[in-house]
Amino acid sequence: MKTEKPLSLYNSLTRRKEVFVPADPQRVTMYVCGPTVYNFAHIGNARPAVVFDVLARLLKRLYPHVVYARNITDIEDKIIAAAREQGVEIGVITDKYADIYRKDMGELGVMVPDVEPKATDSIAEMISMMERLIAAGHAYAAEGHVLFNVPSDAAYGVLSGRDRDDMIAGARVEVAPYKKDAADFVLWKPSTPEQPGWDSPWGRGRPGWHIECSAMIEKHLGETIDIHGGGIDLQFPHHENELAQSRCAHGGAALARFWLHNGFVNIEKEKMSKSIGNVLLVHDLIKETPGEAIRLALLNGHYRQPLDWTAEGLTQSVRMLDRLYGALRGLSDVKSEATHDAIPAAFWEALLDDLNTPKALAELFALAKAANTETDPGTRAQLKAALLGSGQMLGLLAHDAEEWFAGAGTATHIEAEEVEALIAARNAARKAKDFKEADRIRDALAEKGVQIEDGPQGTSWRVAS
RNA sequence: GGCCUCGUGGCGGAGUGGUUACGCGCCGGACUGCAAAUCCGUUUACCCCGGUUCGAUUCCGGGCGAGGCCUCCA
Repeated sequence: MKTEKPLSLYNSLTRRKEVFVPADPQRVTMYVCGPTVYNFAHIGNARPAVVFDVLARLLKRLYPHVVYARNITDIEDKIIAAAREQGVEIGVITDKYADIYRKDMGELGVMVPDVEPKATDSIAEMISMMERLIAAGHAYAAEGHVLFNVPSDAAYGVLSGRDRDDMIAGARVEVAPYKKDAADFVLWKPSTPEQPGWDSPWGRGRPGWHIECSAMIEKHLGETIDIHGGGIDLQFPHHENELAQSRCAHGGAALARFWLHNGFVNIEKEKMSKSIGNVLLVHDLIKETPGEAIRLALLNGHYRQPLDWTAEGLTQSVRMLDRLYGALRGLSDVKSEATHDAIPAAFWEALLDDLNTPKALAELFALAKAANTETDPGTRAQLKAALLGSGQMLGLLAHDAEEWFAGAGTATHIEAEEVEALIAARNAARKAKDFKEADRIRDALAEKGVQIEDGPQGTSWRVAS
């Protein structure tokens, strides 16, 4: 890397940007809250997957050993409801949607995390943690439930910056009678015979939401991890509760040193919600748009800012990729592989500055411009290596340029051989100065959605968009 | 009501106490048989009102506006 700048990240816990130094540079740990698998992932679910994928790529450049865990929540009441509706076991639902999630995120260029723990594989660890919490006086059993006693934790509220009284004043849900304190939350709840459940010291039941992440982090990563990520909507109550449980179970050891939260995705200026009916599923988007363009649209804004998803924005992203791939196509005569050493300092510094992907993209465009004007073969080879290397850090530009322009990832299907034949016929006509015929063929190609580009090295083509 | 974000040019979106962000779009020019791509150039910015300052889009205060969270999962 051509920079001495350290990685700084905005830590939600301290509400400021801090230089990131891992507790153990030989083993950097990151955990991100993954999907609850009862339905297709929407674009809001895709944002953290993409954002933390970029962070994971960066961390892996900086440190020799990074363990990135992203969980699968496969026991939850919505899953139970979906399974009952369809008359199947919850595993049928969760396996199906976990597979779809992996495939859809793969389309967005999201790498598979190093560990992908499932909640149902960690029930024993959850029970162990609850027993420790009870023994330490931070949790109690009541009517088949296990509850975390919020007043027992003086530090509760550090992450979301709210105190217990505020929360109770704002509570809009009736307090269950078995709670010792209105702020207490459920770690374990009883299951009816029809509901899925596991035997526990408190009877047959199932975990509450927050305990799973605490248990999986402890099991796979350790007591204190370097980075915990997720959507801003999870900051409270989910992360606050997770943090409290883990700290209390670990004698005060912090759960995570850095907490990172990505902003929300709105749809055409409106909140995405089922009632508005504007929930955009990744599964549907990738049917008509290259996943790479969706990824770019998500990275075109800073991860902490709210992102307004629009059809026009997605179109712009496709155009941006046209430009980048256009530069790569222009470099098709030079042989270069993605090289991280070739990446300019400004690009690294953008990413190192709290993952400033918009700035990093600007540097990518600077490389594209340089590539379009440079004539020196050695420099062009360097530029190509830099373009591919930078793209790789962002999870972009992994396609072959010709593939991109041939419509990779779009619904359009073009017969390349037919196109080539027509181009040859047109060029013959051009050579004969029969421009009328040449234009007729070009129009015919345009009908098929093919755009012609005459260059010094011959004629190339692309799927028109 | 409490806590917290944000308000940049036609659009998306960085950043900064005084210097071109970048991309998309538009317009003009070069190139081209004509286009497309590419290159060159132009174009429109920092919500409002105070304050600090030699100077604020950038810092502080107030206002207006948009959004998020406020517990057992919508």
